[in-house]
Amino acid sequence: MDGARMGWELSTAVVLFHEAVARKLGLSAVDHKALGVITRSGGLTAGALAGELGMNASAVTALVGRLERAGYARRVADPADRRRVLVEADPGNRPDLAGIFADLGADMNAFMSRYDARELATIADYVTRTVEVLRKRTEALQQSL
Amino acid sequence: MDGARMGWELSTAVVLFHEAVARKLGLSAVDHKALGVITRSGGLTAGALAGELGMNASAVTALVGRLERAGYARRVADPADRRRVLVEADPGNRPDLAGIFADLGADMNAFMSRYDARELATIADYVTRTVEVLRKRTEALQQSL
DNA sequence: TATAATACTTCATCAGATTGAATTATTCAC
DNA sequence: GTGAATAATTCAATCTGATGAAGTATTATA
Repeated sequence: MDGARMGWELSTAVVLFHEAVARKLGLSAVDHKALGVITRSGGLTAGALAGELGMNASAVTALVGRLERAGYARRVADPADRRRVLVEADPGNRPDLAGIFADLGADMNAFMSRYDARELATIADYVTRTVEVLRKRTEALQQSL
Repeated sequence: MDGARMGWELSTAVVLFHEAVARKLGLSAVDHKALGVITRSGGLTAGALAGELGMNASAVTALVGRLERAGYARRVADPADRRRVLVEADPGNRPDLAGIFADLGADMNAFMSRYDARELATIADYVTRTVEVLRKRTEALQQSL
């Protein structure tokens, strides 16, 4: 299997998994994606979230409302600028989400534990660089709209 | 960076890239995902596609119509059973799609070419197993709805 | 051959999310 | 301090895609 095909398979598998998780959590794919962005950022303003997702402010207000009502995120007033609202992930009271990733983590560990340190370093390097490339390409696509 | 965190970053990057591509192509994320499934399968019936995507038949009719009109897929009568419609990817007349993946491929090659055979084998093994796990977990999630 | 089952499509309807304009609260610039 | 700019929200209108029932064509069964 060549590299491109491999990447394609991985991408499709990730996307389908992502959507299955969303459905299980009772979220749309967009909302789940937004939750991913929020979690990764460790908290960001509503406006920044709008920028990341490419949607306008009122759509984000609605989106954050849905996530908040479902218990996946919360709004926190920004102490530095009180016009701003910080959106943070709120994983505390959602054992279902934790459960899904515990299952996935167990499966991943089952084969990851068989790699030696050298192999793990190679994998880490590959993943890190792949993420870099994907981010760069994503940004390029967004620019060119 | 631990394995779980790495996987999480990769997943988010893939999903955001996937959506950016969709937007660039003028497709919704769902339609783009469907196109991925169609391409990966190498052609499948409308019914099978409905099964893969978890939507009903009429939704798939509409979806395939959109992809067909946009030039990304085509319907082919199944010679074995003329009730059936085979849906195939139609990449021929869509240079935009090819262009995006050419750019991505170039970036990927830039660092992939620096791995030796042993490292490439490790990476291939990792990706293959990760895809297996993701597919298994996706199916498990779909079952448990 | 008549009947039932399958595969897809069509159509009307519905639910959901997105948009844009107007509104409120806060901060910045002069 | 006043006016302009910024950040988020609310609301009405709209758009998109999904659903379910009915319809058409084809194949399987008896």
